[in-house]
Formats: sequence, structure tokens, C-alpha cells
Amino acid sequence: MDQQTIRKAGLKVTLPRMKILEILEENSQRHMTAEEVYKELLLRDEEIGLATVYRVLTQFEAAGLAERHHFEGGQAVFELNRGEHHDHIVCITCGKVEEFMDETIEKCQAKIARRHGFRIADHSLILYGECDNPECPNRPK
Amino acid sequence: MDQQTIRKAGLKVTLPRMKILEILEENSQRHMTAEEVYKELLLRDEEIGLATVYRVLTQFEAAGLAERHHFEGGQAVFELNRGEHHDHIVCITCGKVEEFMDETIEKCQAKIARRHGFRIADHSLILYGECDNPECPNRPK
DNA sequence: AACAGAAATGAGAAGCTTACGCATTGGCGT
DNA sequence: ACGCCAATGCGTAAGCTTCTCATTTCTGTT
Repeated sequence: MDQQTIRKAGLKVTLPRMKILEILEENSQRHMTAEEVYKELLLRDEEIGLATVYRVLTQFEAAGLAERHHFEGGQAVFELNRGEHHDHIVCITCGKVEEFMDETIEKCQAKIARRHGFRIADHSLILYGECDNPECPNRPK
Repeated sequence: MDQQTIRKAGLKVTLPRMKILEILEENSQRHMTAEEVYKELLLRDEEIGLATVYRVLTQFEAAGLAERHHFEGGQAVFELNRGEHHDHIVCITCGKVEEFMDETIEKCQAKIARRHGFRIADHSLILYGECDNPECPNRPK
């Protein structure tokens, strides 16, 4: 059950946190903004404020349950942490996001950090390009 | 002369653009926020509005003269484009930024994009960690 | 060298995302 | 079941960036 997930993160099990976690799980193939999570809650007639959505997402992030990414466009997107690290490739036309992981790149990064005298804590690698989806340029927003 | 740089970018040569380019050049080892550029202009008694600074920086970016980076912290930073691509490693404690370039990583990125059917247009790679500067943790902000 | 048209600027205000304050509500251990 | 303390909701505020529009400044041309 989801409750365990939240409890293990050291957070009290509350309705907003349950619902938000649920929505993130159901959309685990996408990356959602706080606003999108909020709208999804409205659709389900949940009386949860936008402030709470931001608060909960930030808590999830701090607890390691979720990750926050800053793609181009100002709005941060969130995704549930499935344990396996990965980076992102984003279509600048339709917004599609795919994930990848490359052992070689990871190793190079570690090497570079060492060379510069940094103890690496995190990294952000995002490739931007145009995808080959035939109907790609049409999707708005 | 700088005028050529601006003219070649297809922009009218104006005093604000000259001054901002000048400041970026003098600080080419740093990465400046729009606000910092603005403050530097004030120090030099230039009557240039913050809105203009943002406008000009955006134009420089569009013209390929400068690059905008979104490090963690909300504020975007700008740096003059010196022709040679590079990525960044940022100290999460003191904010120090160093640059690096790794041919292996670049090649891997191209390979990954190809595999996913993306025509790569750009990328952003930022490593976050703690640097080994002895007086690092002291620097505020 | 002066002119006209178009583009750029400055100042303030608006927009957008995100965070905060405080009274109220709601989990959770006893 | 009870009460404490954390969590929530709402409104508000803060920070960064962009927009609006009247005014100023370039640029190519007389």
C-alpha cells in the first residue's frame, strides 16, 4: 500500500499526500508540473490547495520519493523516483520526454568531478532536440 | 570593435547593447545574472533599465552571442559565447562554477539521440557537488 | 547634415511560478 | 476516545522575467 511509502519517508499519512502520490504513480510515464497535479486533483473533486501541492511535492523531493527537473520553460516538473537513475531527452517541438541511462557518461562525469576536486552530489543532463514522431509539430503547448 | 559583433548579430548598435556586451566581456570568467549586469551598469552611471537588460540578454542569446544557463536557484545566468562548447560543474556550497568539455560524453550524447530518433539541437549538462576550496563553505549566498 | 520611419528604450506594472503566515483541521500515539 | 502537534487551506507575498506604451535613438536616405 502507498501508506507505507509515505510513512517510510518520515511523513504523516494524510489524504493530500496519498492523493498526490497516487496521481504521480498513475502518470509515472509522464512528468507533471505542480499545476497539472493540482488540476488533476480538481477533476477528482479533491479539496486540496495549490500551496499544499507545492508543499507536498517539495517534501517528496526532500524525502527522495520524487525528483524535480528544470526543463526549459520555467515550470519545474516532477516524477516519482523509481530507484533507477536516468537522464532525459526532450523534444523542443512537442515536449515529449524520454529517459535514458548511459554507463559511459556516468563514469566520465565521475572522472571529471575528481579531476576538478569536486565531490559530486548530483547532476542534470538534458538533451534537447526534435523527435521523429510524424505528428510531432502539431501538438500545442 | 564591439560594434561589429552586434551588427553581425543583426542587431542595431545601441548604447545599452554596447555597454552590456562590454560588461559581459569584462566578466567572461564569471557567469552573471541579469540583475548583476544591471547593478554593474548602475555603478557606471548608465541609465539603463532592468527591462532592457533582460531584453538585450535574450536577444544576445537568440543571436548566439550569449548562453543562458539555469543552474539551481531560480535565477538564470548568462555568459558570452566564446565559440567553444563546454559544460559546467557547480559547487552547491559556495556557488563556484567551473567549465569542462569531454569528447567522450559528447559522442555518447549523439549516439543516444540517434538511438531515440531525435535530431539533437542542444544539451545541458551540469554536475553539482562540493568543491575542495578550503574556505568554500564560508561564502554566503 | 538633417529627416523620416522603424526599432529600441525606460518605467512601471503585470504575469507566472513558488513560498509563506496563520487560523483551522486532521493524523496518531496514549 | 482524547489531545498534541504537524499538516492543510486560503489568501497573500515574494522573486524573476516579460509586457505595455509613450518617448528616445539608430540607420539609410535625401
